Amino acid sequence: MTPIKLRPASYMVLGMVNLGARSGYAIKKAADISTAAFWPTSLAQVYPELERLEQGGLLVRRDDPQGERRRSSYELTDEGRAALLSWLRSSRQAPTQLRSETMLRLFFADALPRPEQLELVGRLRKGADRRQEGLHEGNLKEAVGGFAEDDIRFPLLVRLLADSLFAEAAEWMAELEAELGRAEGVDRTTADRREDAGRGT
Amino acid sequence: MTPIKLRPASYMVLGMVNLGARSGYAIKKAADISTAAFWPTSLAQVYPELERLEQGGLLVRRDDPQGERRRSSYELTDEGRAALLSWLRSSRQAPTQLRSETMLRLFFADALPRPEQLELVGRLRKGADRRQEGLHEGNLKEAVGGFAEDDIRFPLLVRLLADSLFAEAAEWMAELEAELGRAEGVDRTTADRREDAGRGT
DNA sequence: CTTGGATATATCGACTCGATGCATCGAACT
DNA sequence: AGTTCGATGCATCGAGTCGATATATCCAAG
Repeated sequence: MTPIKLRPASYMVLGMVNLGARSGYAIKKAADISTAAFWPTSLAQVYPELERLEQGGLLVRRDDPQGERRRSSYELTDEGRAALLSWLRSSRQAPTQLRSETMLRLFFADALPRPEQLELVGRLRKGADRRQEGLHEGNLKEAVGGFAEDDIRFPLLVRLLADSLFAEAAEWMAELEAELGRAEGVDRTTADRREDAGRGT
Repeated sequence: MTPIKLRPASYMVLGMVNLGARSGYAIKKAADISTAAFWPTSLAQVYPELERLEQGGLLVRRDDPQGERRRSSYELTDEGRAALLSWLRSSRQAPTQLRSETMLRLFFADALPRPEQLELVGRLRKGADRRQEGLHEGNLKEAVGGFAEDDIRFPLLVRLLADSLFAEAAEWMAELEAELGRAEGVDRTTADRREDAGRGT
């Protein structure tokens, strides 16, 4: 019952337990196929967090061994549920952050000679396309157990949002590639003209 | 000249030095107004990284005090430039990662009663709009010193990409808000009809 | 002539991640 | 029946990262 500080990771654990994930392992598994794209999680976070939340009285733990293998099964307390709702209702706006080596490379692309810039953009675009394909793996319903269809509208919606963001990035890259290709063509023509200038025509 | 392992953060430093940022402070400042949105950087990274890169022979340091205040001024060696180019030319694709408490909240929004879901989406949308406005501060050219306009095409392009991603997110949220609003209306109508069913018409 | 913000470097504690270790379970294969 | 292999389940280490802060000088504004 010690009062504890709740971080976003705490709410992710509370939320997953609320969705029906009982064990630390199940939480991590559910996160990997659902929130990983916008909220990565590691086991080294989940287990200590579960302990903290139990100490804070937001979760109750009970032993739930599978045969010889011990297992802890967690459920929300009333306080836990209240904390989750309070977080959802709060108006705080933590800044969304991105970490993209792809964009970093693009940012410094001026260091390359022009023709290679085009190649780089092409490679990055292909990567963006491939990312999108890999996005639709796993099924949250199977991972966290049965609940009414109506109660998981938002996970599906958020997946659509993530999709549309990656799609936007891929599309943007494709447009850039096309534009640079055209510009290169123009440049080459200009260069040709310059070369030609000496010899007439 | 000890061979060192180069991480993405190393290339970010090399790239910034290449663009003309001489001191650690200048690198951090340039990063804050340019790469921060997709590659956040802290001073606690920059200074050790500069030392590492100098030890590896990719940078040369010289004392460049301003009056009484000491300052280190860095420049790329040939190896440094080669390493930067080699990174840009490489085909490796480090996965882009996102960390968004906003999307996490949206993901768990089913825990709220329906009317409050709509409120949450509204709050998050307003946050997305505000984020976009704050994106255009600072001027890279002033931060890293003079160079030809043609040599900084990509920083501007990447800013456009970041803009379009945030815009896409904001637009998506706005659409969702509108749709949920309509659905709420429809649900109420449906409920009314059900209530009406018993009393004929 | 003092106050405060920018320049410049450095470091601490707290937090986080990927990797790995350990152990059990169950299904599939031999 | 025995074996292998991947999934389940928990735990921890080292390496890396971040925000905050400390120190000190510079300069412009008041």
